[in-house]
Amino acid sequence: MATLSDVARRAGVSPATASRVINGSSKPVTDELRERVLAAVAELQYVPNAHAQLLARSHRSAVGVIVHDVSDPYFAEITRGLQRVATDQGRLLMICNSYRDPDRELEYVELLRGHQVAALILAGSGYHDEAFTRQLNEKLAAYEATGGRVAVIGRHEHSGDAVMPDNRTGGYLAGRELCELGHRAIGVVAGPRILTTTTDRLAGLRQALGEQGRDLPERRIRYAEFDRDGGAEATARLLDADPELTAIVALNDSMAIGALATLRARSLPVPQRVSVIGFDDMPIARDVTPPLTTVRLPLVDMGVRAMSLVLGAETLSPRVELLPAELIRRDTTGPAARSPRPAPRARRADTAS
Amino acid sequence: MATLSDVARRAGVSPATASRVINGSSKPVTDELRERVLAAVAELQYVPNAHAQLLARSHRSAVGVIVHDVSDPYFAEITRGLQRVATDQGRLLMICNSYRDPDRELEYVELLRGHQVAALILAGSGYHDEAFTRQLNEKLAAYEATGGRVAVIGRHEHSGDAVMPDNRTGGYLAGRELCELGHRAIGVVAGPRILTTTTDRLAGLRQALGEQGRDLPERRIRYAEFDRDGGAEATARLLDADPELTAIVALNDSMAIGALATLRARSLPVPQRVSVIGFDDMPIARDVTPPLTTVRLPLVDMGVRAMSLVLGAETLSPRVELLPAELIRRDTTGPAARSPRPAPRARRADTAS
DNA sequence: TCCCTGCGGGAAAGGGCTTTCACTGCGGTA
DNA sequence: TACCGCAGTGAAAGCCCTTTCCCGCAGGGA
Repeated sequence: MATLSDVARRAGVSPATASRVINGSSKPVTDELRERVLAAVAELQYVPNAHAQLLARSHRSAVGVIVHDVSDPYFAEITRGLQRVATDQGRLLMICNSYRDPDRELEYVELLRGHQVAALILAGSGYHDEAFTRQLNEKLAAYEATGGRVAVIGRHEHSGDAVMPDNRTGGYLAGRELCELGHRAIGVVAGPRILTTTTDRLAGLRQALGEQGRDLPERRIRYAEFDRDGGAEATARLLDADPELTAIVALNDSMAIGALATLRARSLPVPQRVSVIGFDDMPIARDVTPPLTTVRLPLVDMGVRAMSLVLGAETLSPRVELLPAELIRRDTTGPAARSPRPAPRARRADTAS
Repeated sequence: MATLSDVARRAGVSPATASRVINGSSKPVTDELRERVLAAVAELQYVPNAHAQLLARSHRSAVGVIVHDVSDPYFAEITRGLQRVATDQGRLLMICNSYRDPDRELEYVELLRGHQVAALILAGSGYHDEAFTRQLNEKLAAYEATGGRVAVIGRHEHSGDAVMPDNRTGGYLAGRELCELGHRAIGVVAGPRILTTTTDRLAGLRQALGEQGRDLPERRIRYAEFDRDGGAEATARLLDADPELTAIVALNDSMAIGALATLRARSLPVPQRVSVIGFDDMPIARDVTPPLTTVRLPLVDMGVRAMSLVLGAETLSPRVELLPAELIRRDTTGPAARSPRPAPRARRADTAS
């Protein structure tokens, strides 16, 4: 690889001058030298060594991002928001996938710190895991102590800046909607129980049912991976245990799509026999059949705000922005098929008639 | 940020010794010193400056990847394959989105070269653009001249190692299937015509029709963005121009989903009235309704192979791996509603009866 | 004419790390 | 006893840039 000295030598100037030309320094350089340098750069196909540059200027510019998985639409949307602001400010993003592995998250914090990022953004649910949370906070604190900025999206652990989708209210909206449609036998297809996102959404759901004087028994909840296959499998288990279910809440849209697949496989019409409601409103939600009723989160906006927090002026007190959830009614929800209000024996009578 | 010298000072050793302990060098260090160093590292929360390290060891390790858009499932799958091999070998991946902007692709080649990546992988269709192709090849050649390895996925331009999905045969399979089902009026929802992927797939389709003694007139093709909305819009234009269409080939699955949306909006039942066939077989294809008939490409495998090529031993002659396309029959295709073989007037008689 | 100013350019000092090389003791061989 | 070799450590030379500092020189004011 050609180096700056190579360029300088070829152009017959000092490395200092070559550097000034290449970086458009404010120091003036005569046109003649400038051209000689530029010519040398072109001939040698010179590209500055980024590491040497970053070492020489102690200018931290890049921003580190840790998400669970960029190819998951939830994070793809958030990342789009992050990217937008970063690009506007000429910042490079380093994106890392933790695949929901806490240890990998810890490793990536170190890695990004080592890469001298100006800021760090952690997106995605936190974990119910004391030890991990403490460790993570220590690392983040150490990073912040050296002037790094940190913001989290959708997780509580961190004591600094945060962008929080209102998961609880989202869960509440889903629950209330189903209650108003007359559903009693509601099953929940949930993500891993170790994730705070799962428990937050469940809490909202519980609250909605509670207001109707009902509870959400554990047997009506199945925990699985937060993806399509997890949703399909959890729905199957739910249905096996309780075939009378008239509604299913999936704690994210991927799982909802899995639920829809299982229902289709079992020939249970949606929404006539079973209603389904998702969470997140990812783009594909409009395109499944029937189009998915879901709780919308302003994903792109979450990314925009987190990046703005982290690149904006530092404030004394940490800022927490709570972004609202919104129910999007589409076609996977409808009135409960038949009210299971009458006690089970009554229903048996029904069936007999 | 604490530096290595800080650690060394605190541990009462030289930076050299500290470095040896931290990197597990082969040079032996007494246990006592080792422990002192480790303790200092922990106390100072020391993380090595990655740029300084990369500068000091001339060891190139990271691999650069340029894709059109990681959040597009097509590239998400390929990336998964790339990632798998890279992780196995302890390599870091730097992933850049070009968003199908040739200039940005050029820039990223430079950027990644500047970051001293050991290899470069370009995934995604090439462009019908002589000037760009030449420029890109120059840059890649310059990079290879300094010991860099390059592989491309799904593009012809580059003269070196390549992994090529068999787009042409894929198009052929789609065309033949539709012919065998008796379709005559076939419309094509195509990606941007500047992309070689678009023209390759079209060429295969043409060949299949050609074998039936038919051609594919331009008026039966609509070019649009390679995404859901592009597909929806192109389908609408196609249908407006030619309401008699009995089949639509979408040149990727995202566009097919858009096509399905438009057909649903117009109450044209799939596949009874119109058959639809997609391309790529991305995961969501099974979950739309009806499940999408499509041409499968081994996306993950493409990633695996490209990364293996680039990290494996260098060979004299460039290797090109052609990966097969396969037709996956699902439920969006069926026999043509009524054979348009009889001339239009005959059909009008039909309708009258 | 002399001095000061300011412009254009180069020398050199880092930036944080790895690694070679040289040095000090030590046990072991002739 | 004299010497060789080696384990364990530190000094210092890079890696490739950026940027400060300084120098020479030409032009303008006194």
